[in-house]
Amino acid sequence: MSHFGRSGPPDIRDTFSLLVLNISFRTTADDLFPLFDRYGKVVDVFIPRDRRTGDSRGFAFVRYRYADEAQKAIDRLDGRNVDGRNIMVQFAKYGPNAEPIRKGRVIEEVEKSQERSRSRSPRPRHRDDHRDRERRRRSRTRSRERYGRDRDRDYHRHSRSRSKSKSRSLSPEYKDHRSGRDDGKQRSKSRSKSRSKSRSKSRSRSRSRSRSYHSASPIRHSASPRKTPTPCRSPADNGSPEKQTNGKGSPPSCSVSPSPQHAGSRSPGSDGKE
DNA sequence: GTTGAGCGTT
Repeated sequence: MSHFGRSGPPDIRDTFSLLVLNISFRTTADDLFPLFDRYGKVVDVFIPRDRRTGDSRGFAFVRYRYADEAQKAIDRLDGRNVDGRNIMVQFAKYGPNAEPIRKGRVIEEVEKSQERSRSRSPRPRHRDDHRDRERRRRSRTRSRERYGRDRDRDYHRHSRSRSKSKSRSLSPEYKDHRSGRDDGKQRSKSRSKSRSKSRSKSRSRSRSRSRSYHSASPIRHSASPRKTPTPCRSPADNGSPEKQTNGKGSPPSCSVSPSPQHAGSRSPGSDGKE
């Protein structure tokens, strides 16, 4: 999907892609196009979006017809404040059209622009990585999608072992994911049609993280303190465990079997109405 | 309504 509504990239024969980082999540291709088009012939503007939420991922690709124009755009727009954030423009490296850059002399300008960009925006390399962890986890759990950005590296490392485990670990994940998302969609539709999109998104993300955290932590599975008292409870007690827990009072009473005692000791006639 | 390192689409 590109800015021009065509399917896929228009023509990557001799285009030069620029990577535009640090754009606002609200910034769209229509916002970037006039900006970049002033400095040259923009072939396409593409903003990668999250497949689930459909939201912008915070960066964009701008394709120029000529490298010198692209370089000019870098020089002009790098560090420019767009939509409240100063964007960073540099040549794309891992794109489908990164080849003309490697072939041509533009590689020098790439390094130059990167150096300039680095010195101009000395952002710390602190990766706090709540997102990084999420990304790693997502890449692993949703490895069936070709969305993994580590596919170049990971595929060569252990693509086989991963493909085997993915089928098994994917089934419950996928099922839970679908039901969770569907639930969010229904709920947001019930409340309001248009505005709760982001809310359902964040909720979905939160849910997906917690559920994965649950399934992705086998250590907690056995070491969990709350896991110990739970096996005593029956799934039916979830409705009102306080009545029985408070009444009987003792969790150790789980050792005995409540079922036969329930029907045997008690009077079947008088207790039945309770 | 939120997030903020990075490299891409039917």
